[in-house]
Amino acid sequence: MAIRVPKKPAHAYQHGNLRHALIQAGLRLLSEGGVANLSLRAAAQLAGVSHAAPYRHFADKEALVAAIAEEGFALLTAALQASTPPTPAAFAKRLAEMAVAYVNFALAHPAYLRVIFGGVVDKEHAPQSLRIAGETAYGVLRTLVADGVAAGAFRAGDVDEMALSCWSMVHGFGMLLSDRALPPPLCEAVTAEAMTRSLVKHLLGGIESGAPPTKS
Amino acid sequence: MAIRVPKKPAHAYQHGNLRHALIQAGLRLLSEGGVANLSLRAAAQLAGVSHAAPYRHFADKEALVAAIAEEGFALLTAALQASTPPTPAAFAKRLAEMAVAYVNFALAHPAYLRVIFGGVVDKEHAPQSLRIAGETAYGVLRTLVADGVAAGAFRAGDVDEMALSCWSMVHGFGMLLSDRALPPPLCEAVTAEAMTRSLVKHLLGGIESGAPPTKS
DNA sequence: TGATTATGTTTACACCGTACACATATTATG
DNA sequence: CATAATATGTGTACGGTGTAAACATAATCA
Repeated sequence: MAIRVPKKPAHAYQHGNLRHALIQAGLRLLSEGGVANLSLRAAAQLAGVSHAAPYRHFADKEALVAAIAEEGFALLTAALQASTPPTPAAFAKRLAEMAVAYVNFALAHPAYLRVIFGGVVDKEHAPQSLRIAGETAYGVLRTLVADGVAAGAFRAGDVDEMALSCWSMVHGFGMLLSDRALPPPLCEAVTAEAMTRSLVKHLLGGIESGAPPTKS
Repeated sequence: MAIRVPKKPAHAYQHGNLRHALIQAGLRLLSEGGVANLSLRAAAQLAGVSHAAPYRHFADKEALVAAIAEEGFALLTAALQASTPPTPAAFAKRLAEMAVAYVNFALAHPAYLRVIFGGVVDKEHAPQSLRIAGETAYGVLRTLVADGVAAGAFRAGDVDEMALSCWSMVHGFGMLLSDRALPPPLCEAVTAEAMTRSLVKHLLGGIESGAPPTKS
């Protein structure tokens, strides 16, 4: 099949969507050897083209990285969205599940995390699509928090402040985990999921004395 | 002076502590052009030596980066320690001040942050001194939390869980800030310090409905 | 003083990002 | 259909990078 598809701009005419092949190759390099292992030339070789071919699809290396990061954001968004069980549960539980999903994503795809948040791509000068992808991922959490506030499950207040509290905490924990930068008493004392639930519990109930005891 | 100091092992005999000069040069490169701008050869040139000279002091590039990261940890530790005012204040306030100090450090020294937490150095196989430096920085916060728990200011519970909650949140916020990865409604709506205080307030008082209203 | 060690230089190699000129396949246009 | 324009890929080239090996020299030690 597909012998006669000259009208499809999605996969180009010679190689057959080299752009996508380069993103895939970049991902593989990234997963295998970390950020240091990602190079345009190696990606080109994996895709079976010359080392200069990528420049027909990406302005420079950073553009490739940005494309990979964008894909990573999409995956993260999907993971966060899938975390909410079909039967709508209590908001506190939904928040915990979403946090676990974030941390699990960080552990399952450390290469994506590095590319997205590792400072490889200059988010200020990056293509707008990447920024939008990031905002979309954040929007999933923000919506949950906003709904929780509207439903009275979360305290009234600035939604973005609350959402950012949760985002920062889970993001920080995920980064520390994927960097293996956790201080030793926490390294493997418990599973990442259990620790994530503890963190969320502390954020929900507060750590200051006088706050009501956490339920579960 | 210092014509006759053949007994000091701290600064070597030919160049005069090239190791330190290389760290300084690396820092400058890092501050000026980000991680991508840091190279052994450029550092050697800044130090006025040949491009192979660094290998007498660092096994490879990662060793230089690790040394820089270690210095960064020391600076961070000092900043955190200095955040506690000489007159011991309430634990909640001290925690907030420490969080602000962390975020200010992230904003003032983004290059250090990148090197320490940006995945440039493989913390698993890094020299032990780097790990100790990291644990020392974390220990400053942990001590504060432990003291707060002992004094009854913070809720009784696992100290490390609580400390990690705060560390993760502040670390995540600092990383997002220094990456300029904050979602747009938060980008510059308020100052980083004000937002940091809000985050800490949420962690202290909890965001779940039913928690007591935050005091301030 | 002579040997050893610490430190730095030179040379060399493979790899990298990227620019440029060129070739070719597709598409558009007369 | 013929041909021009465009999209895509190749080859070559240049400077920069990490790092290894051989060599040179300065400091220290026996």
